[in-house]
Amino acid sequence: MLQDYKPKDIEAAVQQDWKQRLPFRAEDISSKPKYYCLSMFPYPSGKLHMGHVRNYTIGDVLSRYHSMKGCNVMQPMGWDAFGLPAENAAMANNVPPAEWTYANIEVMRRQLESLGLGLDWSREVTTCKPEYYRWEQWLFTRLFQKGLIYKKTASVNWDPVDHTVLANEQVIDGRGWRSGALVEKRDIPMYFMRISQYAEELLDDLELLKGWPEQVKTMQRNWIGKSHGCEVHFPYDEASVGLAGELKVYTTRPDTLMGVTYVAVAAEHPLAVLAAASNPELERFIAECRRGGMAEADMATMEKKGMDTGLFVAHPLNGGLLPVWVANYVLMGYGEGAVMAVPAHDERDFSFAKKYGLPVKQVIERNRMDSTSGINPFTAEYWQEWYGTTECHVCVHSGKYDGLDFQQAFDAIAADLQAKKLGQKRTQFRLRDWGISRQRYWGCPIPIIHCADCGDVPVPDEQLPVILPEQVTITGGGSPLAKMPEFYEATCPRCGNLARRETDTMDTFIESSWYYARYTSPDCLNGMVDERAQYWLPVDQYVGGIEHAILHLLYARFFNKLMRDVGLFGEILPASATQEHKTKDTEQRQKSFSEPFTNLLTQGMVIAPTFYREDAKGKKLWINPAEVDIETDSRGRPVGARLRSDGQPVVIGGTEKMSKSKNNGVDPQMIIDQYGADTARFFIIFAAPPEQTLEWSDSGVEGAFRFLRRVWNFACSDQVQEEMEPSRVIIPFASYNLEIISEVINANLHEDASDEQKALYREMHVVLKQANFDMQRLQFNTVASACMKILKLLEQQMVIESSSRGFIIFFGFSILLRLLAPIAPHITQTLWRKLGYGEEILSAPWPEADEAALIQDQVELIIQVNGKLRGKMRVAKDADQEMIQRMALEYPTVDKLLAGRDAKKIIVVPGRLINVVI
RNA sequence: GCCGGGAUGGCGGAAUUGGUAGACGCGCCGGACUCAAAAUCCGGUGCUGGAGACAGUGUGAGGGUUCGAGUCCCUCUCCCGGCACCA
Repeated sequence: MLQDYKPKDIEAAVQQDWKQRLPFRAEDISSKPKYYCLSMFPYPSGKLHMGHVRNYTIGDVLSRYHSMKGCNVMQPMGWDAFGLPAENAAMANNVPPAEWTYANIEVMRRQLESLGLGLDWSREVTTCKPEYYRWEQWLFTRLFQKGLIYKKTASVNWDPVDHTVLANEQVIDGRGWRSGALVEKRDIPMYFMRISQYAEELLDDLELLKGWPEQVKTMQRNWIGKSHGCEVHFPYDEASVGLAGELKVYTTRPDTLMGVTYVAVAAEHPLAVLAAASNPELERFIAECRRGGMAEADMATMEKKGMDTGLFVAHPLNGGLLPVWVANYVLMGYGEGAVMAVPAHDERDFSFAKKYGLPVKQVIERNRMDSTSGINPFTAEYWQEWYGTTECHVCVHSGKYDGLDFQQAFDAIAADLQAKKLGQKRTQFRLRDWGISRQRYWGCPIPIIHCADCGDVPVPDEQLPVILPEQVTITGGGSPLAKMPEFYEATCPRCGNLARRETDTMDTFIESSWYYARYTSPDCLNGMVDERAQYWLPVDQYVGGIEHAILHLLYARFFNKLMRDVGLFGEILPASATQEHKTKDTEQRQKSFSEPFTNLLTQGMVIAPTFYREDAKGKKLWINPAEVDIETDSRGRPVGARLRSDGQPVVIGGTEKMSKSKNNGVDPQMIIDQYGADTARFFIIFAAPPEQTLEWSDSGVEGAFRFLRRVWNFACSDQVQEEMEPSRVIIPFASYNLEIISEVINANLHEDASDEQKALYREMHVVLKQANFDMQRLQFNTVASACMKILKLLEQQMVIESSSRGFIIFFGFSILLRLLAPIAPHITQTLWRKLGYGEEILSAPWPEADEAALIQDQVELIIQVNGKLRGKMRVAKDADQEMIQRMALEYPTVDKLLAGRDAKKIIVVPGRLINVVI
């Protein structure tokens, strides 16, 4: 009797069963190979969004697939619970951040459970709990003692009205998001991690990451930005500066040193400050440079401005005087806070020089090897690409360096600088040390006590954790910790005098930099991790959004190395250890614990259109796409949009990643409620390959549901039930022995099956083989369509009468269920049991294509004339080339096109095509 | 601005190494079932011309390499992500 497909009922039942039997508990000891599959943990913002559904479904597909492949799988989940949104919510709703966060976690955990993810909840971590963050405080003190954390001043965005530090995100068009006040840069003391000390290793070890996408490695390489250049010292002109000294710059183009016409310094540079003391106009300009935010994107796009300081420095090689300018695009925190300017060969310097009438001096010319030389000779009128190249050029107007190419000039000038003690070659990284202090409340307290006598003293182990008080009121005017004597009053651990506890918290990137390790030993009370980390690490498969390609992934790689170097993964010799001290074991350990993530899948963003209206003040009010009707032209292109509730137009914004701030998120709960988790999972997998950006549209969700219902109806139909009945007895399915099953089926097919039936059976294995290939290359959308194809093939088998049909359906449907199981686990588990294949589909073996069924004796060849398709023919698989050529030439269409002429050339691609060139 | 990616029917996408462009699904059109509708099932569906066989054309734009290009090379346009305090 046909039963309706009721996802709600079957999903609840299956999830209840999992809750009791806990099939997703990972074993810390196992004879099976381990497979640690990790999806990036969510920030508990309130509800799951489509990006989460996509991320976690992909991770779950991989986990279940590997379970069926016989692995001991661990798939944990937790909460990246510290962060800015909790403070914003606290202000908006008058709830303490902790309360808001824990409430969100409860909601989101339930949502994750309803998705049917195979998670090991016994390993759950919540980063805002002291039992988690105490270990990053512990690591902080170790790194502080090793000198890997140090203090220096750095600029932040300061809101002069709210008296608070703003995140870059909170600065909109140079103004504070709440106060609307013009933001200023302000220098404050902060702690920094010496990631630059690991720059070389972070760069080199990218080579070890064979399982990472090339694009991510490229981005990291460029971010680290190793460059070879020269340090150049320009002696102060004592007449104008009034004191002796040197202006230091770094350049990657020492070959153009003879073309320097001025130097530019940052507003905070000592020379700028010196000059401003006696120049009010310059002082005003420097103050202007201090306005605005810190974001690099704004720096790079803003108008370049500068002002002459009236000071001079001397050229290190010819002694000529060069004016010193203050420029808003030179930043004190980057490099030396000063640059040498070569307007003729640097595009930015060129436009700056044109703007302020500074001289442009050409010092390189294209040489004769350059095929484009002779065209576009140098002129200071407008910029041309070749001015900036390092290839195919020679020095000119450079005295003794004339005629040298890039490398020769580089070496010669570096040598001369060195001889004069005014510079030398230097390798530099773009990567800057990581400022980790945040003037915020909702984060991990920095475990430092400031003592008037002893300085900055790390909190001793026995006083850890420094607990963040959870009952607070957030006002938006600075951290509440700084107003809580019960928090900041402390005694110095060294001298016992009254001292002040640090009230800054850590960057929330810290929590996400080591959580993958904590999952291995979530309940460890006496350390960050214990020996279980050595079993589970590194993570075999990491899955997360491409937006984390640089920062999060780089910080996590860095932390892994820090943890390795404080001995958390057992005794590991440093990379510098001499060969005789290295045994195979230590070398292996060095390698396996240097990188945290063996394979990385960077999931594409789920994006959606944005809609907004502006209020009287010009502030944008974002409207959810679900509340908007889009008007399209006859070709389906959007021409306008209206808010459904009032029928009035709204502005169509960009298509961006789903976010709370732009209110363009689509709530997956609606789909789960209406169609079930299996449909939601199947659809998001089917919609696009994992790595591709997914522009959300819910048309098609219903198609996913229809397919699952067809699977259900097929299995439950009387005809199929009857057909499968005898096979259950005859085929020794419980043994899952492919050879036996395939032998039984192939023998039956030989006996009485029609060609059509054989073709359908063969086709099923062709589809399965492709699906397995796609599974390995993580292209799950085509695995989903393979499931659809196999169902169709089985449906077609059902209309063919034969004695083999029962076997084919019984075996074929088991293939379909197993292939579909990682994507739609509830329906497949239910049917697996219902049809008597076994208890647990997760422990069934992964289906492999039957090679014997794939063999065919004829192949179809494509016939082309001049590369254009003109026909097809079937030939024996082992037909020889000559015969194929003859057949092609006799083919009517080809014969007609030849019109009696001879073919110029015939190309035969065996098994594929034949191309006749006329 | 810099770094990384993307663009294929009305829509989401497929095409493993250069070898049949558009698999699979959505939508749409036609048919079956039904008093009717929904649901379901069957068939069709890139565009242009043609009753049709078929022909031409077609993978963001322009150029190139090749017997053959969605795929490789060059130039450009638009879109997306990141840019160090959103996570």
